[in-house]
Amino acid sequence: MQQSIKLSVDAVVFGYESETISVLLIKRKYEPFKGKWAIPGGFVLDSESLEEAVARELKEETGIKINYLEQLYTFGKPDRDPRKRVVSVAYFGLIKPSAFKLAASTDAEEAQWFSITNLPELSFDHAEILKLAITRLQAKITYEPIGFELLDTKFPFSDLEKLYSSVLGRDIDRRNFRKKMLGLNILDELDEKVSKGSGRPANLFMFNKNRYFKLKKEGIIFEI
Amino acid sequence: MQQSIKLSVDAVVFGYESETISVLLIKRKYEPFKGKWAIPGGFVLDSESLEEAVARELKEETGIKINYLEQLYTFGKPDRDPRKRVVSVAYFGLIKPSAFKLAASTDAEEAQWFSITNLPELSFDHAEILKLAITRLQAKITYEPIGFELLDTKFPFSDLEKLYSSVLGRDIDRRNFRKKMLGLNILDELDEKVSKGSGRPANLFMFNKNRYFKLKKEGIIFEI
DNA sequence: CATACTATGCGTATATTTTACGCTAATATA
DNA sequence: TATATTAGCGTAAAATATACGCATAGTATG
Repeated sequence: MQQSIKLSVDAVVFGYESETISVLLIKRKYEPFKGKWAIPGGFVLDSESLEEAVARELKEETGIKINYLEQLYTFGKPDRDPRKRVVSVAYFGLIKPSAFKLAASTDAEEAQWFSITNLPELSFDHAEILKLAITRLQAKITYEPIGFELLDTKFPFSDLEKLYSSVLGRDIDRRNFRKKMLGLNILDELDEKVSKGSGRPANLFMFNKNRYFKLKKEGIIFEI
Repeated sequence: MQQSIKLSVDAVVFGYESETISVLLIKRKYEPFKGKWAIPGGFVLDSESLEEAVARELKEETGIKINYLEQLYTFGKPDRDPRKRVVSVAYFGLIKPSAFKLAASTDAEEAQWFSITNLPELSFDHAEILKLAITRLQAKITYEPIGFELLDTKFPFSDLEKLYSSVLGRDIDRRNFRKKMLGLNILDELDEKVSKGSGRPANLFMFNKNRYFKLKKEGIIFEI
């Protein structure tokens, strides 16, 4: 067979800090689009799986190791790369604030977080990829507790509420959200409190992954 | 770059007839898995998009032209094909009973419908692909009116109900389902009736695509 | 140190949606 | 004509979602 298509992977990684959702981008070192921003990614090696390829490229280009990573969509328009035919399997990742800071010790002098409300011009069809990823994030957070991947292990309830509010781009009734979330029975209330600034100190919570997977297995549906 | 990965597409096509969901499979003519059943598909040509590739392969191998086709998932384990590294972008398609009969005039002497409750042994990782497709079908039918892609243009309400019931694998309250479905306001009631066997003749309905897309644009959510 | 201010945490009343199921209508068939 | 069978409409009760009120436990301020 005479096929000469190349296969790459790309990773749209979202982080959450200071009530803002950000994406991780890299500045391209070579043509085409040299100097422009792009979603991290690269070609798949013959021996590695797609998941291994994204994880490797992310590590190489940004120094970040990701926990939550799932396949988003495969982009294959014949002209999406001006040089040659490249089909790219895009992934979708989330990262906690504690792992949010970019490792300095990498190739990636030029990796940077951008708020999704203030994006630079992107290379290739990466704007389209990112748009789809944002839609997926919004949809996904309403029916799977991926929010916990974006927060620290222990967090005050208001952090969770603010996260939902900023991802969904609308106000959420604090009291109803709390009732519903706690009603799902996938959060453990800790005996620790935090006080930031004024106001009553808040109890800390943790996501109970085991309980969540158990409920999911039983077919119980999470929905916000 | 020294990458030698080949890219293929596969299409899981579902049809619905006699209250049964079926999948379209082909019998392999060559090794590996010669004589075994497989999901139709093949290699992507350098000049065509992924969507063009699936449509072409489907036509060549089964004689069927599909209306509803969407990307399902990309399968890329290094050893999924015993000969060489093949990454496959799987698609998910639906077809109406009227177009359900296989064209005789093709390569595809060996294309056949199988009820999803009675599947043959499959080649490669196609069992895994099919399993994912079934899950997707079940999920999708609850929040997008894809059911209409599986029915004839005009249909009695009970057909729609039986379709949902067989896709979801559980009984549905006839009266509540009707109320909810009609309440969505995406069905047009016709002045025609059909009578099949005993019982009161039923009115025919049609899906109103325009109204659906309009509602969707306005953000109205369909859910069963 | 009293008073205001702020965020947390719990509760309750009302509106909306879902669920369960009774009943009548129109036709085929015995 | 009686009976079975599918279609079509409606209503009551249960469950969920929504809209708020208010006490609580701290910090900030005069």
